Amino acid sequence: MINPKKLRDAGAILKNYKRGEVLFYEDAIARYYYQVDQGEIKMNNYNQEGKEYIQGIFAKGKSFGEPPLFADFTYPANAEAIIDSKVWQLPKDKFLKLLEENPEIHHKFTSTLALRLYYKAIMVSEISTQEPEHRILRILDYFKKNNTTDKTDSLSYKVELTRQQLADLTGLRVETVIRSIKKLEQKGELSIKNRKVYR
Amino acid sequence: MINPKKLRDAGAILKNYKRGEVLFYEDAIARYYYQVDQGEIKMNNYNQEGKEYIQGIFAKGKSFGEPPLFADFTYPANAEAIIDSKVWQLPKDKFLKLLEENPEIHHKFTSTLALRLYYKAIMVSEISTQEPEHRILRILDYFKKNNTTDKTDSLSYKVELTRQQLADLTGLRVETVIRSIKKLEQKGELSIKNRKVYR
DNA sequence: TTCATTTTATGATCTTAATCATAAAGTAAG
DNA sequence: CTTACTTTATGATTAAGATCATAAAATGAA
Repeated sequence: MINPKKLRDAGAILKNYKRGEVLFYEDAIARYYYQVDQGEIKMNNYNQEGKEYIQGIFAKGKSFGEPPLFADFTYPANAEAIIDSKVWQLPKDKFLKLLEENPEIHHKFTSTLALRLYYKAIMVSEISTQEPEHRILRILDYFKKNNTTDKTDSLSYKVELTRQQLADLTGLRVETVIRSIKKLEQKGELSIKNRKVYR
Repeated sequence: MINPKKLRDAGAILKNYKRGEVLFYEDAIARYYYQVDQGEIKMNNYNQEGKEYIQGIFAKGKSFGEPPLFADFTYPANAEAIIDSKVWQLPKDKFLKLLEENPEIHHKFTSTLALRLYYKAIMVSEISTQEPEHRILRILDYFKKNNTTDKTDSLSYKVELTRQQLADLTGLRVETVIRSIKKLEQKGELSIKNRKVYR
C-alpha cells in the first residue's frame, strides 16, 4: 500500500465503481496503478464455458494490476468491483516516477510483488496436486492470515466469502465446496454457524 | 539477470551442483540470491503421495528463489539441479545492498518478478479451468517465447522437455500428456519428429 | 411485504482424467 | 556389450469431482 496522501500528491484521482462494474479487461494494455480506498475488487478469468477463476480479492489499501506496468505485456485477468468501491488511479508514468524518486516505496512494492508470487506459487501447486479439502483450507488460512493478527487455531476467524467465491478461488465447483466444507467441519478443521464458515 | 561480473564484485561465488542435487528445500529460510551460470535448475513441490508439481525451470542467466528475500516467509518450493550445473550464489544482505545501490538493477529485477507473476497468474487459471490440451499448449508457447525470438507459428521450435516434465508443469499425468500431444499433432497444433515435440 | 435473485443444500448420474498394467524404444553407466 | 533405467506408448478400468436436477433459506430491491 502506498500512502494515499502521497498518491494524491503524485497525481492520483479517486474513482467510484458500482458493484459489478469492470475496471479493466484481460488482454488490455495497462495504463494505471490501482489501489483500493474503499470496497472490494476481484481479478478474474473466464474460460470458454464461462467458468470463473478468481485470481485474487483486494480490499482496502491493497493495490492490484501492477505487473504489466513493468514490462511489455497485457493484463492476465479482468478487474471487477464486488461491491460499490472507491479506487485510487495513478497514470503509469507518474507511478514509475514515484517509485524512482522514493526507493523505500519501490522496495516495499517489490516485497508486495514477492508476497503475491509466493501466494500464487502455493495455489498453483495446491490446485494441481491437492484434493479439494486441502485446497479450501489453504485459501481459508490465506484469508485468515491477511485479515487478522490472530495466530491461534481457535476457529474464531469469520470467513467473508461465499461458497461460490471459494469455488472460484480454488478451481472447484460450488457443490464440491459445500460438501468439502461439511466434511471439514466434521473433522473439526472449521466450524459453521448459521451458514457462515469460521476458521 | 544480473551481470555476472557485477555479481562477483558484490561477493557472489560460483557453486557446482550435480544432477539431482538439491540447492534448498521448501519451508527453509532464504539466505541467498541464486542465478544460473550453466545447466538447468527446477523448482518443485511434492504432495503427500509424491506427485510432483514443477513451479519453473531456470536456464542460463535466470535467477530463482528471490521472493522470500524480501519478506518474512520461507521457500514455497524446493530447488533441484536437473543436470550438472553451475550457480551464482550471493548472500541476502549483499544482494539487497546491490539493489539499493543500483536502481536500474532494482527496476529490472522488479520487471522480472512482474513477468513471473504474470506467468503464474496464467498457469493457475489454466490449470483450474482449462482442459489438458489447452494447458499443454500454454506451456509450450511459454517456453517457445522464452527461448526463441521466432514469432511465427511454423512449428519450428524444438521443445526440450520430456512428457513427464510437461505433466509436472501442467498438473497432469504423463499418460494424459502423451495422449493429448498426439491429439494436438492430429489437429496440426504441433508436430512430432522422432518423439520430439515441435511448436 | 412482495417478488426476484443469490446462496446453501442434497441426491443421482455422468465424464474425464487418473490409475493400473504392460511393453517397446531409447539412453546411460559400468 | 550388457544391464539398468528412463522415456514413450497403448489399452482397460476406476474413481473423483463435475454436472444435472431440484428446492429451501436468505438477501435485497422495488
